Amino acid sequence: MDKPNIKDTVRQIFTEYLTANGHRKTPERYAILDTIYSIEGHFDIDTLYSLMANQENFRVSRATLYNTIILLINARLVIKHQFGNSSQYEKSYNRDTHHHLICTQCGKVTEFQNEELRHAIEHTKLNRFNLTHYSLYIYGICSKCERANKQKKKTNNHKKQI
Amino acid sequence: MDKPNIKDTVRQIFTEYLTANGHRKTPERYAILDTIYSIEGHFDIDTLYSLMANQENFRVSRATLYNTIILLINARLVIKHQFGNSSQYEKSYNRDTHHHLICTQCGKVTEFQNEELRHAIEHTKLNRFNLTHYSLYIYGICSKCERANKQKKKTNNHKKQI
DNA sequence: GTCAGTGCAAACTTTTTGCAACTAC
DNA sequence: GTAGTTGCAAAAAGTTTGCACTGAC
Repeated sequence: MDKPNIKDTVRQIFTEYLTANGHRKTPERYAILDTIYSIEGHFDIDTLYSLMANQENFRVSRATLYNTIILLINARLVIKHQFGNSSQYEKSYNRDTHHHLICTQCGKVTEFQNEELRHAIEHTKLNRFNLTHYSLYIYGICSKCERANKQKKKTNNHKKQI
Repeated sequence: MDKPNIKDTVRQIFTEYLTANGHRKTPERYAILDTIYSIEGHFDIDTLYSLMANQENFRVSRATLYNTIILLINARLVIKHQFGNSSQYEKSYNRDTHHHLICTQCGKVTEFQNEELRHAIEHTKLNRFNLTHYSLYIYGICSKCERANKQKKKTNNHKKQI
């Protein structure tokens, strides 16, 4: 399940980042990094907090999570997204670039990959702007909701739904 | 400055939407729509609230702004973005599709257009997903910050900045 | 030993909700 | 007349901040 070599690599990258920027190498920071790199897909601060609270050895405060995640973003090890109400994060090292489909009805987020699209975006000529990364969010109706809607329309023709 | 025909058109679209969904056509709703369509670029709820508070004739509550803006999004007259802390909105009728450059340092958001990119995204084949709209956020360092950073590095080599 | 980093709780900001008053229909 | 809307204020949710204590250096 785990890929220990990736965890080691990101620890090393993080160490280099911390050293280069004069930050301390605290056990909390590494515990957070490790936990994040065990999560598949997106997570928010609260989920991360619960995950770490359950580990007996490392309970960290939310304040530390917020602080550390900023460092991880700057170290390019984590990406921040903002769909829905709370900010969502995901690990970014060694992940293939991917895009997001977001259902405007049920809120479900799906990832997909598309090399042509990635290439088109990354090679867009930008005036006076130094691209580091990007997020593409495609909104629409997922197949499940589409089907549900058709069902509803058959029986009931005038109810709204937001 | 204003294009009255656009405001009329969106009022009509909104009216149709309200009728179709059994919502009431309140003066507040039209006042909000009008105000939004006088704003160039992005705005957040607070800005909109202040704008409308200054108009003597139509002061609406924040709750109504939140309610109405959901209707406008559903009516496809407004788009919601989530950069920075608070949600940002913008009118969407009759606007050219555009993409966003976001400076990760100063937070400045710039729009740009690129037909090839638009075409590539809109014509991506999506499995079981019915695209309605999308947002592309490109992150990086704007030229102003880039220059500022170079200046700083010359004098001071070890300060962090988040 | 020092000061960055941590935990905790309080503060703050943004958004949602409950309820009485209002008004579009 | 009645039910959808509004405004207000309270509450909730997410994030930031202040401060005393701790531990990495």
